[in-house]
Amino acid sequence: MVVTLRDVAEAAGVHPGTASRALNNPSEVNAKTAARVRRMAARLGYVPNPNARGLKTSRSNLLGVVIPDLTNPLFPPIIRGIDDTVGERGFRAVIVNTDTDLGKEVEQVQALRARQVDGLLVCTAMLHHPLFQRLQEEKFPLVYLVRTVADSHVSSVTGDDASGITMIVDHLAQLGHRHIAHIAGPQDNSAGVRRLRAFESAMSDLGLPVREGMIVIADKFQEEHGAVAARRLLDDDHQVTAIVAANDLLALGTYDTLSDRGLHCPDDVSVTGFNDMPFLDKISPPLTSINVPRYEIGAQGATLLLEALTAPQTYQPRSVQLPVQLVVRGSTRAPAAAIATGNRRRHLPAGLATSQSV
Amino acid sequence: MVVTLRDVAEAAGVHPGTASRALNNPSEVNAKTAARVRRMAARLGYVPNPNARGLKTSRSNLLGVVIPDLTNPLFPPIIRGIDDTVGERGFRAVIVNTDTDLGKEVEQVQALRARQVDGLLVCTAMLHHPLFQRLQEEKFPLVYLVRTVADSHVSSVTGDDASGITMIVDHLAQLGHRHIAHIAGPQDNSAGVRRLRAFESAMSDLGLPVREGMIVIADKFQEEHGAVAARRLLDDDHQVTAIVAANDLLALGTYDTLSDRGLHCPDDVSVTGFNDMPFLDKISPPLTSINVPRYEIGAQGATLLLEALTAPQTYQPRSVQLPVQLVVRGSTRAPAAAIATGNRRRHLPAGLATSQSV
DNA sequence: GTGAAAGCGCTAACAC
DNA sequence: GTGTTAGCGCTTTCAC
Repeated sequence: MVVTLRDVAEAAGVHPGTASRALNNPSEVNAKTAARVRRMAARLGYVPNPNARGLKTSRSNLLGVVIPDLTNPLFPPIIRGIDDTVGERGFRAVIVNTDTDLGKEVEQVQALRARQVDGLLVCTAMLHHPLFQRLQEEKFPLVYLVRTVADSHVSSVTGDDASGITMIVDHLAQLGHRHIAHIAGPQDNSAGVRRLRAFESAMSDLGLPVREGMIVIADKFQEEHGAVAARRLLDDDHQVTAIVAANDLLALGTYDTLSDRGLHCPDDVSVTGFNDMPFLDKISPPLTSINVPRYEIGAQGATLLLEALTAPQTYQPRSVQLPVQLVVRGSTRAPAAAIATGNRRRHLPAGLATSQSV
Repeated sequence: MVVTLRDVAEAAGVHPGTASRALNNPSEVNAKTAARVRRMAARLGYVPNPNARGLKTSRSNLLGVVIPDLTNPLFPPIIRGIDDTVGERGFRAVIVNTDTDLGKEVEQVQALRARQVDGLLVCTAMLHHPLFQRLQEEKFPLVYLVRTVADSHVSSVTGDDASGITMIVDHLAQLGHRHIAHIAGPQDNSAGVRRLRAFESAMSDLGLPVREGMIVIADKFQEEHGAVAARRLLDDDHQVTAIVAANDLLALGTYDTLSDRGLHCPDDVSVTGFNDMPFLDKISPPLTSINVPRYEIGAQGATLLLEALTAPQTYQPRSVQLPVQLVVRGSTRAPAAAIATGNRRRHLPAGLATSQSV
């Protein structure tokens, strides 16, 4: 039904073994025969069967991509970066969603390994992560994306969380904010931790006080949890004039809480996000955020993994932190007090800043 | 290194062939031995090797998913629907992006077939589509999602475009709009065509006039093209009070044009979208749209394809149109004229409705 | 109901 | 440089 290597070999008048070499390691074969075989292969439209090859070589030219949830807008660009990069080199990415469920993760990774994936790109890393730690120990090719693990003997590609937060804090300070709070992400992963640490450093570098209660840790990087954290923050009033959320969804949750309380962003409180999700420029108010080069993270992570696979002798694991960019939009503004001294304060009509839902 | 069927057979004291049957066709095997084999398999953590199985059966348990671009928020939920559905049955989805480039599409589909994918879920269908038409003729298992082809001898799962548009038009008419325009999508695919036809029917059913120029066809389902179309619409003024865009992105483009012209939505013009993308509730004004059950489209499409694969004798191709839902938000309101007769007209301060970028 | 044997398409020693 | 051989892990006739 389909043309096999054997057919090519017959057509070229050689043994299948030779045909295989001609196609894969032409240097081990007489140039003329090699050429003949390749010509025949082309003419017959021969396409190697990856199943058979994989069965023999226990390699599949398949890479597994482990993400929490494809519908989180953070991931599609990363995956495009991966796909475009590996596609050129004959590899294919296979995506699995774990929904941040450890059991599911084990199951999915197992399924990927059953498929003989040659390596894994992991976006679900927690600081301590038994599953992937075990894989690392087995020397299974692995690259962490977006988040990394405590151990540094493995490659990772992330955005530069620290400078991102520093840029944000500097930006707010420059606007005149002094009472800046942080809604931190969960501290079981590198992004949450790094951003929190960077916040503390940046504040201290500027000589700004961070009083007890001005840092609240959200349970998850999700809107609802941002809303909860913001409530806690506002409950013990710290004259907060700006809130640095550890990611965009937490910031959106903060919006919700603000409008519940009749407060307006940015008039009463400035808010910032992190990641620069799509459509942030269209929401109300448009969210100031940190753009992380998601496509690039995918592309570079894929490149690293391919290097690990194709040149294992020379491969050196490394942690890449890609530069990020501050994107100033309408959610940050000088604090009311500062405005009073210089500018005039404009007030939005009530309700307009509200993040409406259906 | 990894536990194989042979190991299981040994542990259970049976022949590998028997073990295979015990696992795949338990009915052909003594209940007790079957149970024993299964117990051993579980204990040893046996995972079948799909490569080997595929080599024998010339099936890969891999399904190809052809989409234009993963970063379009329309697709991730569809893919989750597919993935969750096929994952339970031992299949895996492999995604390829075509960027609506026919050359790329051919290439990618070829690569998928080289990988022995058992079937294809296609989200890039155009009314006339030589590539997939050829596959259909070859009886290659194929299901169209979101869009379908002219030929009806193949399965497809789409949202109910016609009722969606009808609901929108009815909603606007009920608000008092009479001069309703349509920014149609490209007419090379079923979604664009069906929505346009439905618009015409709905208007005519209500006895509302559709004058020349009140329907503009956008070149692509993209924001910029929506903006262009909206400009053309407004250029020859038709006293339009409402614009039905064929999808959400076209509606967002319409927002852009309106604010460029100093017009406000919904005060001056109501705008509607289609698809109900994420975050539509957060933009300003929140966009009235049609929610299409994207996860379900993926899930049902996958189910159909699996049926085609596993029960080809009884499989009947069918076109499924899933019910959609009108989601009313802030972008639709009674027209100024209508309001004047009853309500008071509120005017937003200039610039607030503007879709700001960076 | 179960064992034996063959083979899916390919690659990688190993001979020659 | 090329042919031979064996076998990756599994399924599936065919005997018994």
